[in-house]
Amino acid sequence: MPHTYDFPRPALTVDCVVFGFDDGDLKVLLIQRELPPYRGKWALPGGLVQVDEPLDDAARRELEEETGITRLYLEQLFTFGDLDRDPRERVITVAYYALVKLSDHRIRAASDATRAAWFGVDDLPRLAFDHASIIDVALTRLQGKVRYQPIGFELLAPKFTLSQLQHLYETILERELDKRNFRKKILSMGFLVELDEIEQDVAHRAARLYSFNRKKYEQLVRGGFNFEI
Amino acid sequence: MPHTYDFPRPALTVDCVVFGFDDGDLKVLLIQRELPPYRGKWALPGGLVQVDEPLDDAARRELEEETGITRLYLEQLFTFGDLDRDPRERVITVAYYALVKLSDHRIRAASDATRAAWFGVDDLPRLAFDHASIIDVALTRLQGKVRYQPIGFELLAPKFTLSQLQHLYETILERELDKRNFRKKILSMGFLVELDEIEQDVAHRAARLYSFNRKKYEQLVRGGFNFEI
DNA sequence: TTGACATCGTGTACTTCCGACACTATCTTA
DNA sequence: TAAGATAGTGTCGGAAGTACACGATGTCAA
Repeated sequence: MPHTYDFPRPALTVDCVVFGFDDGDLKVLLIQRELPPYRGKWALPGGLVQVDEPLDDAARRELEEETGITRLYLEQLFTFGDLDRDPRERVITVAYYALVKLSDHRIRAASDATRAAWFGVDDLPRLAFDHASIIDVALTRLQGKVRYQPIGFELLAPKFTLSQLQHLYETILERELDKRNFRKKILSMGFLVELDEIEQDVAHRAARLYSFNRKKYEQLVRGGFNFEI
Repeated sequence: MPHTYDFPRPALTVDCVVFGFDDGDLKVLLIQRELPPYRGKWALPGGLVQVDEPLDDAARRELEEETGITRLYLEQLFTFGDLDRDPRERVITVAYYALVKLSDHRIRAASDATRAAWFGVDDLPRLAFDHASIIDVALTRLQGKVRYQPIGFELLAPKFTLSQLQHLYETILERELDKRNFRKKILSMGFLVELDEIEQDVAHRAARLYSFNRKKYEQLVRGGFNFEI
């Protein structure tokens, strides 16, 4: 059924930059395009916003359709509207980003045989559209955000060692941190719970496991504290 | 000339939150609507994005058409897309914000007799659409941003006293600052230029004037410095 | 069994930054 | 010339940040 307007309208889409952390690498979730343009190229999951659908519902829906990932915390990143970012016509895209634990979110082959896969942020293939620059913006936002919010926890399993947490921070911030100072700082914040468990199956002295006390953290955020690492 | 699509498309607009500082008050630029809906109500300047027009050009164009303000630095704020934010149909708006010196930007009666005026942020009228919450988001962003970028300078005349600068920070941050500590901190950053001039026509001891060395500041930003007040 | 290897886990001293705090100087106006 | 208004200046104590090294604990292979 056609729809007619007095003036031409740009198309409106959403795209999602989903970060995961695994094995010491920060990864991004991509799908392989089945249709032109950029057929066969890798791209961010996303698609058209329906006219009666909230923007973040659209992002969530496209993500589930294309990758099977559900129940994640999406945050709006930026709206990209360059004139030639899509060769077919004018397309504005509202980009979202999210942090997930890789282990929690096994990606699924999408219904229409679209492939989805994780790529290390330093090892991305050629991307469709302007998606490479969308990922750049998302990475910069992540680096900024990690300084005043403990978002690292979104990326780790429920139980983790302090070394894993430190390694995550080092990966995102792209610099090394001092082990003693990192522990001093992070423990003094008081939202880590020391568990009575240690890691298993490692070929060296096992480290103590910790978990994240979200309630305690949210209290601190409300009081306005500084998470600068 | 009508334009037809296979699926209905939301309308896409831009809206601008322009902050000015004057007389100790932080102000926002509003226009009075000439047409329904919300006829006669105050609203943010903004309007439809043309299909062959970049988003920020659209923001700049609407701002000039409706208020006469040109040549300002606009930054994208957030994209608002609630289903019912416009009673007529689905409208997505990309909001921008800007900081200007009130003295530099005399607003002009727009061509179609739309009225434009500055309102103190604590003294806003009833606003059309969801524009009150857009301003809320912009204020929060401004408060966050002022902590790590010396944006205050965009809001002051080229020559200013340290007291004026401090007052601006106090207004944005909504708290008082210690005079000696503020001066110590801001001068130690090294991008203020002490001028050989003092203010004129004041009924008390005249204060020294300063100006802002933008080149020096940009060097510091590139080196990654901390502007926390 | 024992030695090599890998990672864990811990404390101190120095420096820098932050925050609290009060008085004299200068100019205008009545 | 006195009263009123704002400008301009320094110190000290505490908190937080930074640099830095070694013994403890576990695995594994010879």
